[in-house]
Parts: sequence; C-alpha cells; structure tokens
Amino acid sequence: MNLKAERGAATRDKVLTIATRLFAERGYDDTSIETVLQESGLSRGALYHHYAGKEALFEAVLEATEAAIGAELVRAVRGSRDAEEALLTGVLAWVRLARDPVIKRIVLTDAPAVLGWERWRAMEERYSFGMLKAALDATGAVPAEFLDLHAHMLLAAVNESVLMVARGGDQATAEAAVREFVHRLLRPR
Amino acid sequence: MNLKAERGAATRDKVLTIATRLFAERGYDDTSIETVLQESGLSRGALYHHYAGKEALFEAVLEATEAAIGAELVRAVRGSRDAEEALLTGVLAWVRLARDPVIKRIVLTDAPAVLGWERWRAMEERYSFGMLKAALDATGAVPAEFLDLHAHMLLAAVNESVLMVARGGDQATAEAAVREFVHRLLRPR
DNA sequence: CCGTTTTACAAACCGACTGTCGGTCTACGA
DNA sequence: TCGTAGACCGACAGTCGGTTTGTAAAACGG
Repeated sequence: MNLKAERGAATRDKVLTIATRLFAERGYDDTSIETVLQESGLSRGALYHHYAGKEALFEAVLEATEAAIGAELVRAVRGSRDAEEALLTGVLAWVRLARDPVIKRIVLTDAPAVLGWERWRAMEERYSFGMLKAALDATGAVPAEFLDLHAHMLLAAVNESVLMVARGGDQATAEAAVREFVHRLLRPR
Repeated sequence: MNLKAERGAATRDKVLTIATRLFAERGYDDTSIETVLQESGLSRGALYHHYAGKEALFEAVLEATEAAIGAELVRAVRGSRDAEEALLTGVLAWVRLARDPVIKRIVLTDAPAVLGWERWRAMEERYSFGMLKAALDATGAVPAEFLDLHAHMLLAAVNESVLMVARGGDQATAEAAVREFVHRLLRPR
C-alpha cells in the first residue's frame, strides 16, 4: 500500500492546489467542478472518488489554508516577551498575511456562507482564533465572562481591517489603527 | 397608468416578501428561483420581467431589509442626550434587532459572498454603517485618521457578537460585553 | 503464485436549475 | 378606436452538481 496511496495523495494535492486558485480567483459559486476537472485533467469519477462533493472540496481547501496560516502565525509570535506583545505581534502578522487574495476571498468572504457560520467558526477555532483567544486570556486584561466574546469581536474587527486594506486602504494606516484598537481594548478600567 | 403600475408594484412586493423568507430560511444557494415561482404562483417570465436574475432579486431583498433596519435604528437613537449615548444605544438596538434570522442570514452571512464584499459594503454604507460612523465621529474619541477604520472594525465586532448570540450565546452577556467593548474603545489614550 | 479485494480513475448519464425567447393579453393614451 | 407598452406566460436550451456503471492495476491473503 505505497504506490497507490502516493498516487492518490498526489492527485488530491493537485486538485487541492488548482481548486484553491480557482476558488480564490472566482469565488465558490463561479467556480464549477467542470473547470476544476479541465484544469486538472482529471475525470469526474476521480474527483468524486477523493472528495465527496464541491462543498467538501471547498472545506478541504479551507482546512489546508487555515493550517498554513496557523503555522505562519506560530512562527510570528515566537519569542515574544509577554502576552500583550504576543497578541499584538500575532494580530499584525495576521493583518499582513491576509493581504493574500486567497485568504481574503476563501477564508474571510466565502467560507461563512458556504459552510455556514457554525462550521466556519469551528474551523477557525482550531486555528487562528484559538491562538488569539489564548493570547488575549494571557494578558489578563479581559474579565473571564467576556473573554470568548471579546476574542471573537476582536478577531472580527481585525478581519474587517484586512478587508479594508484589500479594498484599497492604506496598509500602514490600517496597521496603526489595529495597534491603537488593540491597545485601547487591553487597558483596564 | 395606474392599474398596471399598481399591479406591477404589488407583484414585486409579493415576490420580495416570499424571496426574503426563503433566502432567510434556506440561504441563497439552497433557494431556487423555481421555489420562488411555485410559492408566488408566478411564471418565470413574470419574475424575470421584474428582476434581472437571482442575484438582482437577492440584492433587492437586501436593500429592503437594510432600509427597514435603518429606519428602526433611527427610531432607537432618537432622544439620546449626547453622542456617546447615541452610539451605545444604536449599537445595542442593532444587537437586539439582529436576532431576527432574516437579518442574520441575509445581511450578515450571505450578502458579502453573494454580492461580493465591495457591493455589500457600499450598501451598508448607505444604512447602518453610515449611522455608526457619524455617531462615532461625534463622540470625538477617535482620531480622524482612524475614524473610518475604527468604525468598520467596531461594526464588524458588534456583528460578530450578534452571530455569537445566534449560535446559542446569552443575550444579556453579549449586550454587557458589547457595552464594555464600546466603552473601552471610546476612552482616550 | 493465483484468485480476491480494494483503490484510482474513466465516461455516460440524470435531474435540477438558471436564464432566454417568442408570444399573448390588457390597460392606457393618442 | 387603435397602436403601444407593460405585465405575464411557458417552452426550451445550456450548464452544473452529482450518480452510476465499468475498467485496469495494485495490494492482499492463502
């Protein structure tokens, strides 16, 4: 069970790469399975053998993307002195990372609508959001009862700033604004 | 030109009402024009005479919903003493309003993906977001360079709290968290 | 080493859906 | 009264997601 497994994995990888590009370029709705098949040179049967359907394919793409983001963020915050620095560093790293159109379109725009907000949120929890919540908790600046909510609100706010930049906003200003935003949130009463 | 115009307007209204319900219940993708036709008793030709297509129908639904929200928010903030009170009142009113599944699904979840983030944002600008930005400006707590960004970030954060409540969170806690969140943001350095 | 099972892939096919198009009917203005 | 334009109809075409049946070969078990 080696040659076949490798072939299968290679095929999944190829499809995943192509699908990621197409979903990012055209969005979920305007990306047809047909196109994925054409560009990958695969047959319908092959694709449906590896992925249960279009939605499952999208979910796999999202998972891979989130994993990559998570790894990148871990690298970014490594070596931070305290919790507050880690939080700010991570958030700013995320703002810079998310300039990638793949992330903007797939993770921030399409995912909630395609998978439903629930499943999207569960996925985020395992990656970027999980880190942010832990970092926010470690600062001790937020009362426990609001921790989960404020972590979500902060991430949503940061995500929004990413989309603002994508829409033509200035990156430097956005980073400064995020810095200020986080700073205000962390100040005790 | 009265009977005809009225009939047309009545038809558009009927379709809009039915489409709003269906979009809210099943989401954009899982709502077929076919179903809208069945439930409204209309023919394809009639529907396509009034609306250019499925997306245009969705946009009309969104527009009507946003307009209703805007009107409701105006009512809510009327009589506020100062800018800060108006901002907080408006935000909390929005949190309560948005419990409506129609708003959650159509405005917050599907709209950005269906219309694209740009067009969705342009629409929000004309309604809820415009109000929030003006209120935030009036408080004078946010430097001009960050006003637009912080207004967006705040709205995104509040929207997120709405979705948290929808997911099973506690309404009272969410309102308290939003209150605290806004309060922290408004404090000067 | 041989028969069986499992895996990767292929291709025809199906049902559902969106959008188009020619056409009908009727209110309304000239 | 007659021509026009708007409201509405229904058949049809094209696309798309998903299913089913079939095939070749790799892995497995005795």
